Amino acid sequence: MTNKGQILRLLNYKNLLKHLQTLGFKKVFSDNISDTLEISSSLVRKDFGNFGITGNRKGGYDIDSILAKIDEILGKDEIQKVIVVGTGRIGQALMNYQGFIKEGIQIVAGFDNDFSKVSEGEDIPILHLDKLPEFVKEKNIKIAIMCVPQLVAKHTLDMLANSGVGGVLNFTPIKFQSSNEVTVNNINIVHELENLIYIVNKQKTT
Amino acid sequence: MTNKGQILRLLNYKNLLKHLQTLGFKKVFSDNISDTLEISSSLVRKDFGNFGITGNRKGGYDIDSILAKIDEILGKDEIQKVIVVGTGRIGQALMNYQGFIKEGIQIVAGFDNDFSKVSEGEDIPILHLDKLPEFVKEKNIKIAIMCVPQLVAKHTLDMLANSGVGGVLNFTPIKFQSSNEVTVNNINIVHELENLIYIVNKQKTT
DNA sequence: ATGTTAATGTTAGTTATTTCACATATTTAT
DNA sequence: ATAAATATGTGAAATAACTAACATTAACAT
Repeated sequence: MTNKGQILRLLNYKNLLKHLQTLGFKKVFSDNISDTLEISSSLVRKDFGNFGITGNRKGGYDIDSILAKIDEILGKDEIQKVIVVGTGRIGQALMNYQGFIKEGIQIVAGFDNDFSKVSEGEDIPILHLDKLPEFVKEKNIKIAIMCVPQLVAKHTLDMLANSGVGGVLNFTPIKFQSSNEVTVNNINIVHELENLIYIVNKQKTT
Repeated sequence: MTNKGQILRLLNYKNLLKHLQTLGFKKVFSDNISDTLEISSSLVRKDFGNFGITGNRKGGYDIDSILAKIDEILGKDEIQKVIVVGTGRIGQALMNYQGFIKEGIQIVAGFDNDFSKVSEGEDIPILHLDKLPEFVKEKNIKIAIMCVPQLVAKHTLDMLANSGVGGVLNFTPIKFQSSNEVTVNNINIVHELENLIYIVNKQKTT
């Protein structure tokens, strides 16, 4: 029933609705949403229907209710603790990214193989990779962001899976498949850029 | 004919085939590819067919030929110059990311609104945002990576479009639509993480 | 040479996703 | 109270994306 891009679409609804909320709107129509997000209004209604978000036959949807429902769907009752594995430039950037916390995501630690990067006293400590399994088990970490060098990616992923992590956001150029133990979502920045370049070059030619 | 995810898939083929190449393989079968990438072999063959990659009825595909063809499709004849707009942590991480250059992508400059970040002498200079339009026109920049704060995202995108940039990889939390002037591909890291969290939590419940 | 095998290339079929279209319900106006 | 207007909710239709199946052809063995 719930399909692949649906949660990402839900998150887009959420962003838009929060924006509308700050502008003082109380109600919204599926048409409003479809216009700004460039999808059909029936898809909006279908998504809402699928998630049990219900409106009034006239009068549209109540923004507060939708937002509450979306947070409920996403399970936003408790703060999600996330670790960052690999504290190179990208890893560190993500560790300090300010956009997570207001969505209830807290980066609780970074991990690195390089002892010179370790700094346990910090606000968000960087610990040595050896301590990862223990940390994950103790703090019951379910989600990790992986930004390690390509060469150690496989090994790191195995380590994460064995430690009990259930989901990995993989920024490594290697594309990993999800397994029974661990769900992997891959973000390949180089590929995204190459894809964009392809599209732009193609338009130029046409 | 060529559908949305096809180029990204092509890039995955490329990665895999380069790997096989380093292992000494000369030939590959659609089955080999489908196994590792977990798609059907007929999709591999269909993709290849769509892109004019042709094999032998027995004997499979010649790896060198596929790779050459893929590079040809992607237009990898000349180095793509890319700028990074917004040199916060993520912007700087991307400016220094080592994975681009071997794919023929060169980050030629960063831009920032903050004068204290400007450093023109560096290997990859950071210039003030005011100089962006001129720079883009002079160096014929077509692609930009946008990592500015949310508040100035819209304005920055307009500036890029007006300067002649044709494609923007947007790391801002605001989702922009592509227009006639500029193609925007959005990467929302927070959403990706929230999506992953949703999947993992759901599995736990099931 | 001829048959057998094994992989491609391609058409038909399937599944997934999105949109259309309209009956239904709810508000507003008269 | 009744009618008109309007937005939801939903099943059917359309589109897109992927897979299965197989006829075709090239290599190899006999």
